[in-house]
Amino acid sequence: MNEQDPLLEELTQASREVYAAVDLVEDQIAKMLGIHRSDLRCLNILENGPQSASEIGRRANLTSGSVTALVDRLERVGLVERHRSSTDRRSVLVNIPDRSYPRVDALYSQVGRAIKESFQSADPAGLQVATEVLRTFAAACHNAQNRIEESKTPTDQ
Amino acid sequence: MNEQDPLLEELTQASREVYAAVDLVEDQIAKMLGIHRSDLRCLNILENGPQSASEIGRRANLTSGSVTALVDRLERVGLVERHRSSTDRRSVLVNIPDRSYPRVDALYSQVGRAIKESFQSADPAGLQVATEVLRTFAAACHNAQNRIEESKTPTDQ
DNA sequence: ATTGATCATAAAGATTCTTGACGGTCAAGT
DNA sequence: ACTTGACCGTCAAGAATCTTTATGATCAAT
Repeated sequence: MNEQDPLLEELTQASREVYAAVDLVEDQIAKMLGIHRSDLRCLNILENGPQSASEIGRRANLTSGSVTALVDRLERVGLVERHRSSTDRRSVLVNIPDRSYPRVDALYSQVGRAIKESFQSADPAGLQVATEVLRTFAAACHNAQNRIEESKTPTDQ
Repeated sequence: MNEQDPLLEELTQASREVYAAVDLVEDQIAKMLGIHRSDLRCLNILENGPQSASEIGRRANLTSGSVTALVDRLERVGLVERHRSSTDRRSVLVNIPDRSYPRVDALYSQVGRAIKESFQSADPAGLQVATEVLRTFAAACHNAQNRIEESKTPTDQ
């Protein structure tokens, strides 16, 4: 497993650095917002549009009980709203009201600014390449996540 | 704030996707190892060599009490070792013993494999570019983290 | 109308994190 | 040598989150 292309090894090493760095930044952002890590994850999910509580749980890897408490917290600080679904009266749709977006974006913009600065020396072509690399990387993460989910040899001690 | 270069906006958008994806993968990996998220963060930190408990706390954003409990957990499952420092008898050095590395690497290798697959179509030059992009990205995250740390306008509600 | 599944919620128990207090150790100054 | 102040790691108590389990409401299918 270590007789690999050294360039690929460099790449995986770099990806490890990304994991660690992202982990810490997200932690910091959550603290800035005064919310929990899972809450921030939920907000990230809701950026793609309103979601039902059960869907949030599926995507965030949380049980239904946790989601209820989580939405309670976010609702309490006014970051999200709860609405009953019109098509399924069991379901609850959670969304980020327009007035809350500035609060969320303000934090990510801090990181966004650092990103822009780091890449500002790149020419347009370089920016497009970087964007594509990051998208490919994110897709690979999702890929790996699904694979791990399936293999499910829990703990495996 | 939205009158930006559209290419830069694309980049920040892609980075948001990376945050979300990494967050979920790390969560999954931690669950696979049967450890907590913070424990995995600690392991990531210890990959750079043995660290004192206080240093772990600083880097992981944890209080000293949390670090004690955290190292207890990791030690209990045999992933790390505690040794007293020879230069400062107050200090405790924590390290990953050689025999534990396979356990940690095995999990990241799952992700690593997905990464390699996603980028395997790239030529050598492309791989180097991707590696550099990821490293720049990680650096930008650290950068942003430090900046947020300083600005410290907590919660800011 | 009935059955079984799904949805969101609530309560109880387990686990983690923070806070504050403690004893041991170090370094600097007297 | 001794004292002072700071740092280090640990411990115990309290707050907060997550999971599990149980419950009522709603849906879809028979």
